Amino acid sequence: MKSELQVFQEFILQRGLRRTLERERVLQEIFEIHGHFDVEELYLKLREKGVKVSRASIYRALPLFREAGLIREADFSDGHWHYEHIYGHSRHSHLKCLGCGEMVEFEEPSPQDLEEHWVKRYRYRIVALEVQGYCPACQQGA
Amino acid sequence: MKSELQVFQEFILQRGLRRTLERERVLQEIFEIHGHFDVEELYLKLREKGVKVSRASIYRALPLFREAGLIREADFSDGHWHYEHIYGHSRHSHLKCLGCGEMVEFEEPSPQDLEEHWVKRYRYRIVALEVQGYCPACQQGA
DNA sequence: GTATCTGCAAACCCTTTGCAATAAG
DNA sequence: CTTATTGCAAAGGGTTTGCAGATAC
Repeated sequence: MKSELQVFQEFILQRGLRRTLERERVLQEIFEIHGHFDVEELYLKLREKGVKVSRASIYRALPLFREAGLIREADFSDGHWHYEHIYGHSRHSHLKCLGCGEMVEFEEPSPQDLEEHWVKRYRYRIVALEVQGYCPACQQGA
Repeated sequence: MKSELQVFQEFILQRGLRRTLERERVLQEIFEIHGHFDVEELYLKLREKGVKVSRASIYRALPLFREAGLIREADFSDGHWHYEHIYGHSRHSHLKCLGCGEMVEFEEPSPQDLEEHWVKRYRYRIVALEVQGYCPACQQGA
């Protein structure tokens, strides 16, 4: 299996863009983080390590990583984007309560039935499921 | 079946809040809109009809409607929230491409298997599925 | 009468963008 | 050499908030 860096460099090449140290460092840092992250966390972690990358460059790099299939936008719960790396990892699923905001994470794969249904019909490669609903407590309320 | 207004008034009562004409008008407008809407659209539609409600009041009302089970946050694709009313409507599902942003909407219900799986295990009332993946075109690229 | 709600406008804050300098190819 | 990329700082733009007046109960 290719490394995330390899995947990215191929993507960059294909787009006629240029390889830069800044983007490599950001990508490397992302794949060292467990779970979700946001831009500020990423920026601070890089600074801690003495890696100098501006926020602007991070903001400009993230869409590229996403388009290359390396990360995804996980959610926008706090008024800003959270991301997670998806390359080389099993699918993530979240169940989010619209009432109280509770979020349950699934490590398990989605039901096979669902998978086949959407893959066959739309030929999508599925990466994550964000399921919205109301948790038991909030159902009593509403 | 209760009307959305009834549901909301009961919710308001239960929370010890107060019934106001502004919130009723906003709710009414939301349920007259087909499909998705955002705050600006809602605000302008209300103004067109001569209903005077400030943006601030709309922003303050939406979380209440969501908690009451009447609307949901549909997506954040354009840098701001889009909503849709969910009370009394069949479930919505979206398939979104992380590469190009394409969004396919499902009117059909989700597979039965999925439904039973999550409902049984977490006792959530499921309202919507946001599925992220890569469309056929973007899979070739990445 | 008291606590909530509204409108207004300013404040917030994450994200984007213009620009000049720098670097990749 | 040419075009992409970076960092900085300013601008942008949706959302939130402080406050004074109005309103629900």
